[in-house]
Amino acid sequence: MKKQLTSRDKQAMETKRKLIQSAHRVFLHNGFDKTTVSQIIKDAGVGYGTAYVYFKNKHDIFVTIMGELMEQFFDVAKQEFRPETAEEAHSLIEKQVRDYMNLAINQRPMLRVVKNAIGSSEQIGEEWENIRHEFIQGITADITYSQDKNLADASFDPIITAKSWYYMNEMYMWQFVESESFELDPIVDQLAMFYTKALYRHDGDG
Amino acid sequence: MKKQLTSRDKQAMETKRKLIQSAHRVFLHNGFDKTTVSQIIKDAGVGYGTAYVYFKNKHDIFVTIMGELMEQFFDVAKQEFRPETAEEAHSLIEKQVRDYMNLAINQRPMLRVVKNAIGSSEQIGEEWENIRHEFIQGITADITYSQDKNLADASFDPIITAKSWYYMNEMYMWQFVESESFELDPIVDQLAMFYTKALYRHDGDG
DNA sequence: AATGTCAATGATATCGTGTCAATTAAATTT
DNA sequence: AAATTTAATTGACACGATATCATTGACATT
Repeated sequence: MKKQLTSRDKQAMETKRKLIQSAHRVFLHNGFDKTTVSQIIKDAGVGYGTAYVYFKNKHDIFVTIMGELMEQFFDVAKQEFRPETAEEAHSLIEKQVRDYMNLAINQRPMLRVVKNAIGSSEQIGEEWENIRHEFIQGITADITYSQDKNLADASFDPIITAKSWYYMNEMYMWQFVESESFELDPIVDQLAMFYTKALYRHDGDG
Repeated sequence: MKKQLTSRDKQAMETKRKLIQSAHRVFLHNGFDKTTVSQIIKDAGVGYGTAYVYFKNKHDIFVTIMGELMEQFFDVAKQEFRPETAEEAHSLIEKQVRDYMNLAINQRPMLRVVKNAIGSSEQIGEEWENIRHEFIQGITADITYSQDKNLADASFDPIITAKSWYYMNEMYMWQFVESESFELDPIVDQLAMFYTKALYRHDGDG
């Protein structure tokens, strides 16, 4: 039972760290498809075979790098949602949409690589599916909560509706990632309005 | 000014036709990534270089094959929308959603290849963007029409709303393409309800 | 019949991947 | 501290795929 880090262990950790750091840099610079293992190991200053000691292949390297990004998305997905009124629900929903979009805008360069990578790799596609699943699950719970409190129309199926809502958000998110020329505020506003107008009860209506 | 098809011209057309037909078969069987030019030319019974006489590369071959599929989507996108009441709007919308999803289900094998290809190729991604654009433009016109007729809430921005609505449809479409285990009817029903409940005026409300 | 044209070809150069036997240095044992 | 074991590192290599291009030969034109 060894707990001590031998200098060999440190060396290995250091090598892996260098690879990850270089991979991050190279992926960001070249995108997923155009990045080669040779570029990464050259940047890291290690031998070609070394990359395959620590990672199964290029996809595996990228999935490792995606981890940090996923954490940030999960944080947004886990936001608490306990409104007492439809108006309160509306503002919480708007906040979550805004947070999601802002995260995407902040992480734009990496998300561009992710977009490129999702189509190219089963494994990376699955990782993204996890983010989706997390959001959809959260939204489903929120809808159920709102229906139980009689804030939302009970004729909506929570899962189907959660997916619909999440999907339109994700697609807009990709739009923000791809182009810098879209204005955030009106879109957040319209998205939240669309959703709450469909789902939530309105006293006066309008 | 030659109009006559020489036997050489016929030969060339025949060769191209064989390549397209074989490419269709091979892509369908192997997916986009796993298909190689060698497989296609072998199936077509022509020499390797011949593929590059008629097409720039593998992507170019695939784009050619996508054409037929795109036609069918454009037909659905161009459906007429002239409702006089909110109820009529609802049923027209439901019909278009159903047609879109049914087309996807009928074209499932090819759409699976398309999905795989979109991520791998700039060019193919752009082709798909054309389909999107066509639908979004049609929906935008429909929303404007409904707002002018005072059937739909005028506070919705037609373009933003059209995108939102199209995006959720497309994402569900991919879900139908990927998995055979989803039921069409409840999803079509819920999607149409979501959309019309948000956008259209309801007398009694529910 | 002679000449020109062009579809067809496959050998070739190039590039990227993943493997593995050999190397080297650290850790452990004697 | 010498010998032995262990494991991190390496780059040459085999493989597979792409795109090109000089050559070929069948067909068209004169």
